[in-house]
Amino acid sequence: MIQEIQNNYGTLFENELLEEINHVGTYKEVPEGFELIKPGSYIKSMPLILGGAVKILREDTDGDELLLYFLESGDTCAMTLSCCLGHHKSEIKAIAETNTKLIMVPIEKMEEWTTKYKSWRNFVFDSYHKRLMEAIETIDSIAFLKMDDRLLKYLRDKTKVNQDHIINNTHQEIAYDLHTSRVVISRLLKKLEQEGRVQLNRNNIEIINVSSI
Amino acid sequence: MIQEIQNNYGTLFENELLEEINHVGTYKEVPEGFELIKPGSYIKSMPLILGGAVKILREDTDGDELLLYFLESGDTCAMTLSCCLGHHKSEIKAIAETNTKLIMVPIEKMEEWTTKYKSWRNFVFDSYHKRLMEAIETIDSIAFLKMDDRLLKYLRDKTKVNQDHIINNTHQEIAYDLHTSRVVISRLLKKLEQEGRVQLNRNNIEIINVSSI
DNA sequence: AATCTTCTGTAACAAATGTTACTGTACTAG
DNA sequence: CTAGTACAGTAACATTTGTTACAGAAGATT
Repeated sequence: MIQEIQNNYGTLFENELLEEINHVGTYKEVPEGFELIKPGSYIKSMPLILGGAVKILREDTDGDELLLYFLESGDTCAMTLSCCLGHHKSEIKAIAETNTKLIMVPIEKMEEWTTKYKSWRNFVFDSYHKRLMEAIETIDSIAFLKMDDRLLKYLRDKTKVNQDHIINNTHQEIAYDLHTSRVVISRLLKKLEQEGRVQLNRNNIEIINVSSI
Repeated sequence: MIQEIQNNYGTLFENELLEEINHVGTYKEVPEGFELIKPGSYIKSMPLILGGAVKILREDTDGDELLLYFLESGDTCAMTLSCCLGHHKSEIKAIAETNTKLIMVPIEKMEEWTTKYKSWRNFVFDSYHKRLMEAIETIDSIAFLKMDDRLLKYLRDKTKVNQDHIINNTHQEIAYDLHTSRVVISRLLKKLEQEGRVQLNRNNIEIINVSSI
């Protein structure tokens, strides 16, 4: 048994299911920036995240994109779930945010486990709930917050999933995630620096205090 | 057996489940504007919609609100689902968009049916998928569209769920749903009228052509 | 009819965000 | 070292959206 399965899913699933996951799943390590899911592609296996983080993005027809949310250890991708179960195409893009360890489970097992294991059913329901809540939280941000607060929230989320107070991104990359322009991000970051909340360097941002209020 | 159950869910569920729904559910008719779910409340039964339409709104702490999506016949509320299964509080508000017929099913049955009926499980998964997709579509609108296109989309959705090319709302009501100000809506509607796409009257808007492109 | 309320139209302005253009600086490759 | 490239800072401006204020029309109330 891969130790990470036990660590991340041990309290969630019964041993029998853990063994099955270990048996039928394929262990995989992907580097930061790796594209796990392309929009429009069909999905043949679903990822259970064992370590690292994955960012889920929405892309519109013009190629503009927007960060939806991050997945972390113990999470799975609800879009993948519903794509698997409903045999739809992917509507999102998934990129490894850090080096990420995951185990890929073939979709045939999904329905089987749904019937067989109550803990799996609850996991699937819970994943849907979490993702729906995160999508709604994203809606809150875009609808109710101005760009300065959205940026603060982004920096908070980013430090959390990366577990690092240094954010290694260019202003342009942040602008893509928040679907705005580089100049806007530079402007707002400069303001945050003047307020003593961040320290700006080339290719990275040192977080000092990005709490709200 | 209530005929509407058969009509709306007959192809989805086996007879045994239809009978159970008929037996344990409470039939209910609510008028337009009726508040079905308050944010922050606990939910003790889940609604299956038999006729009419329900609008689902998100409210922020200041009482500002935003339309998430509409539910129609054959739909159920995914938030209710996950609130029931996870015993969380409601995070949304549901208002009858038109006179609406629904059947309320006590939450105890939910888990039971999830184990017992494959068709019910699939219905629940499918509901989650649909709602997640609608939430993401809402994100698309807010993130990628300007207010004029969001208004067009709103008018389209509204004519669809109401099955009527007359929209009986004030500009202020539309402004609430789109989380903007009345003046902005009046301004954009006037522009649409000048383009010959709508006809503005007091308390109602006659839709002539609100297709995009 | 006179009054009051609600709804809409419009102007003038403010604020937030997006765009373009140009700078200098840091790093990279040859 | 030199040239090229990516990144960040900044100004000037355009556009979109939000705000305030007020006027007139439609409808409701007395």
